[in-house]
Amino acid sequence: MYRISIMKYNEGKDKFIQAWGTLGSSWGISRTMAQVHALLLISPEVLSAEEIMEDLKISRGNANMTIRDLIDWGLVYKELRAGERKEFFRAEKDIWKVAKQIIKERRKREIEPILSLLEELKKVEGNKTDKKHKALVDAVTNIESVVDKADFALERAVKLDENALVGALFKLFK
Amino acid sequence: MYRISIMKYNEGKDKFIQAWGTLGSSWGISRTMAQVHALLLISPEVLSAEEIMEDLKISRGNANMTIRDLIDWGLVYKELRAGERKEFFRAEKDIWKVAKQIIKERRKREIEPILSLLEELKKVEGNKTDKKHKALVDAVTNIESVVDKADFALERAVKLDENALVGALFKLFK
DNA sequence: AATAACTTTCATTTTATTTTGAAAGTTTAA
DNA sequence: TTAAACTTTCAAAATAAAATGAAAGTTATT
Repeated sequence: MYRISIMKYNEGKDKFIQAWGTLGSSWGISRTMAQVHALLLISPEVLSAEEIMEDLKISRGNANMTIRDLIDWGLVYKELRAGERKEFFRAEKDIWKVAKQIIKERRKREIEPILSLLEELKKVEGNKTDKKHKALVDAVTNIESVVDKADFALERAVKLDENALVGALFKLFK
Repeated sequence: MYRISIMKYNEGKDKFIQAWGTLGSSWGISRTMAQVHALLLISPEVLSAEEIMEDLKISRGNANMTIRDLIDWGLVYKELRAGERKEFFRAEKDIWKVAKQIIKERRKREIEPILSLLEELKKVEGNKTDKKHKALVDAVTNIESVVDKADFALERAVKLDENALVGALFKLFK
């Protein structure tokens, strides 16, 4: 006899938060940040810091800092309600926008500093006929070229809307 | 009076290893893995585990595991020399290939499991008119569509060579 | 200006990730 | 088959990253 197991809402919710946390932490946003984002993503209504703390069982301090980070990354918005002191939070629900925001932030935080360091490194002093020196300069030059191109592609990609990009990629890859 | 400070080879080498380590750890390969890779990248000659340990001041065990991981990721090759017991290592120096390998591995390790989980989550049981239930299914459906498209793009991108991709992207983005 | 309703900070604790290195394992050669 | 030359393992230690929560800070209300 077969037993068909269908997930209940609560189980689905937990798995979703867990999965989004895992995905997030491997793609550059911290686990808790991604979990808070996940919770907000599946909330039909805005949530207060209090509610987030309770739901995810995290401390006040952690909730506060995480929410602040999410706002910095442009993934969550603060919302005020007339006549209430409390702040409420809402996630950006357009996943393409979320992806673009993350790319944008990581580009700024990670790629830009690397590019300027590489620029420095190309100027390293040394004997042009020394193999080691040449290998260093070659590696740097190479990396810079690839990073530059990737950076260029990402920069443009975030300026396109999803359908335009997908359409273009589809044609591109036949 | 101005002082122009030009980096010496050793300083450049250290900064490069450090930078590659930082970049690596934020893009999915561990810090030490990236540092060993960096060292090999700028080595004109193959290196033994012994030499890597000494140069980076890491333990034998760490060196061994890290090198093994790099080989698993397809970023480093083992090389044997006739008449020598010792193993030597050589990095993949084509950075575009390196990037492709990393994308390929991460796709396999991270995206594939997420896609199958999302597929599961769409089946979550519940009242179709319940707002929460609907929000969960909507979020999952949305994410799946974006992840699917990104996955498609990455899958194809790693099959193209660098020039083809760059050329295509260049046209694409005018 | 005192209180209440919240938000933010940060020293400490907890948890997770990396690294170490001694011991065990393996391979080659005499 | 023994020893030397190497490689691999893994429990324990070190380090790094994230979370806690009480206290301090802020803002609105009476």
